[in-house]
Amino acid sequence: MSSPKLLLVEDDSALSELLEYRFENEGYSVRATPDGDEALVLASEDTPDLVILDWMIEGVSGIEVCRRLRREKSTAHVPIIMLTAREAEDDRVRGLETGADDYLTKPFSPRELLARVAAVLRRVRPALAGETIEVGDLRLDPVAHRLERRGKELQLGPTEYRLIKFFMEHPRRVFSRGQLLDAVWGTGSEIEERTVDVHIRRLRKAIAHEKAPDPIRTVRSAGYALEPV
Amino acid sequence: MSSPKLLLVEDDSALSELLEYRFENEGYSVRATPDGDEALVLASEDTPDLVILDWMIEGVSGIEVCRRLRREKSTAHVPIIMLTAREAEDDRVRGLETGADDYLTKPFSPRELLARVAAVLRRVRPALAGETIEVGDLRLDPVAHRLERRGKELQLGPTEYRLIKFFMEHPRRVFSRGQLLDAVWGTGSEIEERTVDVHIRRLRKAIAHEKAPDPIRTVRSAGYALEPV
DNA sequence: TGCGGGCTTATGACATTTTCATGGCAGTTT
DNA sequence: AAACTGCCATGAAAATGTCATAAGCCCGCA
Repeated sequence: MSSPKLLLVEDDSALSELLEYRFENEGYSVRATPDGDEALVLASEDTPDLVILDWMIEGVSGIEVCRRLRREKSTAHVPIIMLTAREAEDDRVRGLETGADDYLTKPFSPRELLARVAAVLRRVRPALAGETIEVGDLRLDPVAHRLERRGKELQLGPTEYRLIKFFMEHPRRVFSRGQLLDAVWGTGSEIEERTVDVHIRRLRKAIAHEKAPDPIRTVRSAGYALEPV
Repeated sequence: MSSPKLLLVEDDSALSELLEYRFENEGYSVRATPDGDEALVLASEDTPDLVILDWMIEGVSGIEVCRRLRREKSTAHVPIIMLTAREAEDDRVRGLETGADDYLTKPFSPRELLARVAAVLRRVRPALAGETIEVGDLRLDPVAHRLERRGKELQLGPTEYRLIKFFMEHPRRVFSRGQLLDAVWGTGSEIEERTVDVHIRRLRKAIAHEKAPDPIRTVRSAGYALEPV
């Protein structure tokens, strides 16, 4: 499924519930907690696609949560939108320095937050925001769950789909089999690394096109990468 | 044409009349009252599609109206747009927390409110904002509650109708069984996900047409989508 | 330059597991 | 009574994870 996973850290329960409701209505998958420590646990258990973080929360402070998220390898690149009180100019600055991607000052309308979230996701991972991505002659429409090459639709299984989607989100970059397992199969999957080879083969077969070259590059003793065209 | 039902709660009679006039001109069906208690009665008698609520009204306060609307089952999901005075930052916060969907600060132009209303309705119930929807060779008339394919009317049950309507409001898009349950059966319904399959089958059967292909696409391990033609 | 060994990847086959379509059925609602 | 709903059992189809084996690549050495 293509619903982006949000982690909402907000200790005002009324606001939290409202936002949870709104976001789920918009097709996001939301987990919420008022507690900083718990947020860190949740984030490490199942890496969210984006974190919405209230600055003033119980337990660990917002800034500390932010910092720790950045420190953990699995969450280091997860975008963070922080919510601040109007006066706390100071926090805002520190927040951005600490690595928040955007901030919103209370009070804000849910629609405003929705827009920011969509914008950040679009910037960081276009496919999550429902935008089609193109890499070389491949075009992927995440909303329709379709992949086509030179106008012709390709037929692939679920795993191959997730795999090519991941590659298309990070073109040219080489991923080890371990990284691919984490990203595509999910962290902690106990699967033979060699199995990745098999799926790469299946993917290659699925996207093979009469004259077009194979866009998947094998990097010996390192992994695989997707090359444009 | 379908006319969305608005409930306007505003005690400035000049403004109220102006808005009523404008909205009716735009094809909405409007009921207005300056009084909070009466608003609640009206809302429960005939559930509106959207409520426009002034924060500073006589009788029960705006925030209380908002809260009670949310508490009543029949009005719990009706979107609310609230109108606030410029300075009342505080109210705004509480309003959003209480469950308003959007707010507008006085003074505002009627056109601005019209735009917000249209946007909210489009988000919540696309069919309300529109006339008939066409997707491929299917044509749905939400007012008449009818679906036809290639000119021939189709006969379907209530659930199948809601299902195809939802699909037609979002053509091509893949929905997971969970999303379909939320959208068609209502959030929180405790229904077996596999039951969706059954209704998909019934829907397919109902819209089957001699030579026309099946417009419902099964996306393995993801869900279903409606494809034009 | 040519060759062979050692290591890495590609491929085809296969047993298992998932996932889906379908028909039937009993309980409700209209 | 007729229509509708939700769920289960069943069978079929698709997808998945592993192996064994073939093929390819890199490197040192003659």
